Amino acid sequence: MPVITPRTLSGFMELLPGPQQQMERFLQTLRQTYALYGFTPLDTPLIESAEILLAKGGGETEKQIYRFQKGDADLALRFDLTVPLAKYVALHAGELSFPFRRYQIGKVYRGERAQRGRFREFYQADIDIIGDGKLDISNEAEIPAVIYTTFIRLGLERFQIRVNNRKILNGFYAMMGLSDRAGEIMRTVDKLDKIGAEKVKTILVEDVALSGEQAEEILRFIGIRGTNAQVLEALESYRGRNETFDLGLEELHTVVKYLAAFGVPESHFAVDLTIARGLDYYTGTVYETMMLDHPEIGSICSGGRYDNLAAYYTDRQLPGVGISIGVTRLFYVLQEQKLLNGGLNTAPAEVLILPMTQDLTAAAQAATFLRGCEIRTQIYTEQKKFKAKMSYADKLGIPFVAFLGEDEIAQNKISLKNMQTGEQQLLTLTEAANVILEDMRVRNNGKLIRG
RNA sequence: GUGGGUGUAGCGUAGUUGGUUAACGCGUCAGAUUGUGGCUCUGAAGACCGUGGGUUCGAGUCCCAUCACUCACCCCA
Repeated sequence: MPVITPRTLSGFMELLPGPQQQMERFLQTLRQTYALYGFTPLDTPLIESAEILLAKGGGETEKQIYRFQKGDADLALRFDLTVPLAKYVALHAGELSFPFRRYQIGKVYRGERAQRGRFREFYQADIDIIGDGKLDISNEAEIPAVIYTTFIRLGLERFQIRVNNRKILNGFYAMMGLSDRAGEIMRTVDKLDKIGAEKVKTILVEDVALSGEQAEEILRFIGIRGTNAQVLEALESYRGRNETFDLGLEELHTVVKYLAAFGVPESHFAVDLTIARGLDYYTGTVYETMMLDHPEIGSICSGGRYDNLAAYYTDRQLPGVGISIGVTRLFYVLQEQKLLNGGLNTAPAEVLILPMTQDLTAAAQAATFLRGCEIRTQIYTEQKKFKAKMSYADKLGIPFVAFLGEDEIAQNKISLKNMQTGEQQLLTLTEAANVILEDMRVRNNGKLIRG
């Protein structure tokens, strides 16, 4: 009897029923919040032609993408949701209304080595706004506002959305005559928090081949700290030396202004000149969101403004701005830190009917009635000992058990037991439904995340 | 892709300088308790010690290889 050992590939998350319920609740909160801001749901294929997904070509994407042949077709699994969106919008531009606001929650695939909080298959939850020809700057403030509301609704409090602008960075590096090495510099500078200023300087001098003075100038620039107003004020001293920089500074001013109007408190967003991350297609505002108490896990949500993404698929100018929550990473970390609210009901049903008679007609009728009342109901149909039946309800955390034996059937009632209080009453189905519904109302108000 | 670490019941672990029936907790199952779960008590099942080879009278323990997992780097959600 040789059996294949069951296993799940590393970097692929698989949950037990309880946590999966929490995950579903998580995703539901995301969908509801995204919809609240006027985004429409979208789904696109997991597999696309490799040509589409690799249009941009080169770099990490090419190395990490899952690519395979099927017959003559050269196929690949999507690496993110933004590139498929660009294709979608280019393909259907004639049928869409702009600005096109869509949300998409789906799995994406990256063939890299898995690590804590880094998966090979994971959910991203994206929102993007695509304009036709132009896209107003205010959208760049609304996007992080959606994220703010989403996290608050999940129950998360200690997080910060960091905002920067690529034009400011590109303009700054142009001033210094370092445009050609800007990407490399930004990646290095991004490690500031992690490795410290000294090491950043060393890398800039030794690996990027900058002069000590240049490195210091860069560190001085990205070291600008303070309140958002203070940072913006400090940036004023660089104004007038580069057109792109000036444009970026204007944009940043506007974004900061509107963010406040969209209800994001100053405590939850910060202008931060070190962030530049995300894919290299960003051209303006960029975002990154950190959990303040867990900086070690990195960004849980990032995005930004991109102007040319659809250019590979159409001549039409379709600039966009979007952001993506790393759902799997965020969920995994919350679970690990025990921040998920374990008190929430993760049971598959509100009530378990335990038939005591051979014939299941009365049980089936009772279940049908309760389900008609929008009460999730399960019947325990197996011929097991009473104890085993009760223990089933207990283990799954089902809040109510309904006994249905000869006595109850004769009176056209059920014995409803509240598993938490142990209290048991003989009730008609209608009365029982009301008791359960009332209990559901009380229980379902908890937030997914505590603290 | 580069460099470390670890593989012992379903899960988490112990296993002394190599020495005979591989231990413990959780979980599972059964019973105390056949229309009432959690708690407690009693008992049971469950492991060719990742795989292959080597050293040795003798290997879970040492060596080599291999696979898997994992951490860090790279990059990123």
